[in-house]
Amino acid sequence: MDVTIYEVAKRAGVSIATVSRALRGTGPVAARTREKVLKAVEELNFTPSRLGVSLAEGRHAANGIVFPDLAGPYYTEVLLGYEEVASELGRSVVILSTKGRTRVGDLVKELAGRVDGMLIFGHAVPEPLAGELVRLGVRLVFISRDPLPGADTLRSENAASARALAEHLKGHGYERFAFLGAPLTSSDDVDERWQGVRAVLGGAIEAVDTGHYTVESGHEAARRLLKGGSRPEAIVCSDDEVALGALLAAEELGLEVPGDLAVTGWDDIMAARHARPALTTVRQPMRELGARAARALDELITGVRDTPRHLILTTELVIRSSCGHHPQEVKT
Amino acid sequence: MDVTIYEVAKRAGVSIATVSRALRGTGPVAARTREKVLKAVEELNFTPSRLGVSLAEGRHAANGIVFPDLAGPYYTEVLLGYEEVASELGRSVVILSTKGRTRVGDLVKELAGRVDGMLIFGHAVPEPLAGELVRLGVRLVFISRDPLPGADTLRSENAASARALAEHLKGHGYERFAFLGAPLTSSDDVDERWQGVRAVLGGAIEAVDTGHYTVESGHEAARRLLKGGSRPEAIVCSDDEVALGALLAAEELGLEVPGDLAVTGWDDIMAARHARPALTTVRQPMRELGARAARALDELITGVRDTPRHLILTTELVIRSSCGHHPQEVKT
DNA sequence: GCTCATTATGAAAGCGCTTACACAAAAGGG
DNA sequence: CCCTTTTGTGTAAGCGCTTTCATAATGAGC
Repeated sequence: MDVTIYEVAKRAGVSIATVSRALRGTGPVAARTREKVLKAVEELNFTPSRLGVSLAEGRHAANGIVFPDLAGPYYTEVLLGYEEVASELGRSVVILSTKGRTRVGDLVKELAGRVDGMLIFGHAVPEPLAGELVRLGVRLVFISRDPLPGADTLRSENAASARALAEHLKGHGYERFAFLGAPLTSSDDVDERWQGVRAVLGGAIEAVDTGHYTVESGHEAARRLLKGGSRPEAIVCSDDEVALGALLAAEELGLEVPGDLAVTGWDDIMAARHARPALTTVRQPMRELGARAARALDELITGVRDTPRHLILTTELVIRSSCGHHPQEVKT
Repeated sequence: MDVTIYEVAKRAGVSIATVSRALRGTGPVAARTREKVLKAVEELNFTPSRLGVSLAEGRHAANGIVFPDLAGPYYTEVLLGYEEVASELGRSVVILSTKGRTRVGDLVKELAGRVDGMLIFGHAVPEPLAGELVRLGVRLVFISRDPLPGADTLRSENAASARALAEHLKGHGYERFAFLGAPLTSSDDVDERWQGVRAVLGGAIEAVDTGHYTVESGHEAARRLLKGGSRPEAIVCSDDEVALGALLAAEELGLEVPGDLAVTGWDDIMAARHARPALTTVRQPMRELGARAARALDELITGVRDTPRHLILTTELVIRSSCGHHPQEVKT
């Protein structure tokens, strides 16, 4: 893996410039010469050093992606969509998880140094760092984050779906609600969901902080909540994992879902469909978020576009059984 | 992000060699000089170009990882363990998904050109390519693959756990079994599981090909199987996702699990715990597989070790309710 | 005050490639 | 056939860094 263009050139009896031209098809090369070169390449098993190419071309042909954690299907799906498109565009994907890391700033800057641009999940980097990266001129796309001047942002719709979800629950006749979610950082996805349901339910819904977006934290918080005095009739969760935790808590306390308690999630991860009762949730186009991010980044990198763009993808309310009994029960 | 060491040197009034030394702490630099350099670095917001550094150092400080698909928690978890340790060791992680890709060979070789070594999942690359990579001198660690001379392999135990699982099911008194799994490529993980259960159950178990390791394919195959004439009493699945599909099929056909039918999975993914009934399965140390792979690769890259090593991690049988009623039901 | 070992710095040679530029050879055009 | 294009190839200058080697400055020891 360490044969260089010089050895190929020598073996083919040409100059390195000719080898380069023959291989990349830039500039004219006589048919016979090309053959000699290709033969030498074949025999020596030559692959151009990515480092050399990148240094000379002035581009990495790689994209970065920064996520808080990969645990849970949401990030995974986005990552898959991202990698697929990036690969189509001839770019590798370098990942960075910030969960539990110290010196995130250094890690992200180091990453910035080995890619042409990167995708960052809203929660993955602290606020000041985001601004600093923009100032540094890093090509950026943020997912699930408030629009930031100087960078693309991409998110899926929250407020309207949240209102629709709330309306649906109201239609079931519930009157006392709780919203289970992590710290409501101002204006991130979850906050928008909270604002959405509250717009419909008003004082009938109360927010409960779970600390994290995990099954465990949802479980804990729901248990505390359900043991308390005035139990809500319906729990709207910030995301599916928290909702799964809530289901667990309900089962533990002998509560029937949806008989005694309705529960809803958000995202439509795989487990949402397999939980019993199956989880009513809001489907986010996760793969598409990733795919769009990769394309947006490509535009920014190639210079096709240089003004930031802020996109919002639509979501879909998925009614299953966890929110209450319906005339014709929807399965799967 | 494009200020070079030359500009720093000029601003600090020193040579680039001194800047380099000051920054990396290699070689002596007078305290005053160092300060001037650091000040210039600060003012110009200088970050050494990864390309330049790598080219000069002759190493990428990056690891690759090749997986068939990231869908499903198994790969994700391994990836997380891998990334975490790689990051600790100062290496970035470049990912490559081979699912649905043509020219996998080229993609993998391209990846090999930008990393110091890589982790490959058994199924991600076709057989001849694996051998070719070894021959090319790429530093490799394979996960879930038969030992290959010239590369490390890492996997978790299958046969013994499969036998234990089979014994447990036998203890429930079942007599007709089916094994649901993807094409049994000789001697990969799933094949070992199959051999394990068969060693115990002999002719009482029959293998059913699902085509893939997904919920959908498990669903399909289970439906066909359960509709057939002699229904098995217990279905052993190659992995949790297939098992979740089987649960779905059972529900659809009005079969009680575990009353009418026992189902078991493998891996212990998150959804296994949340399925109803909760899935009896075999827990694989997924994160640890990733972490170990990263360390093994580091040894290979730094040259601490140069003989291939083949490791097998132990697994744990997790009894939940999907395999039959137990005296004291185990929840969670 | 002088010598010898340190310590501090700079010049320059890579690392592996791409590409502008120069030049030679071949090919049209009249 | 000679002149102008076109085509084919090589030379060499980067790309941004690390590091060896040579040299200069500083201290220590007597």
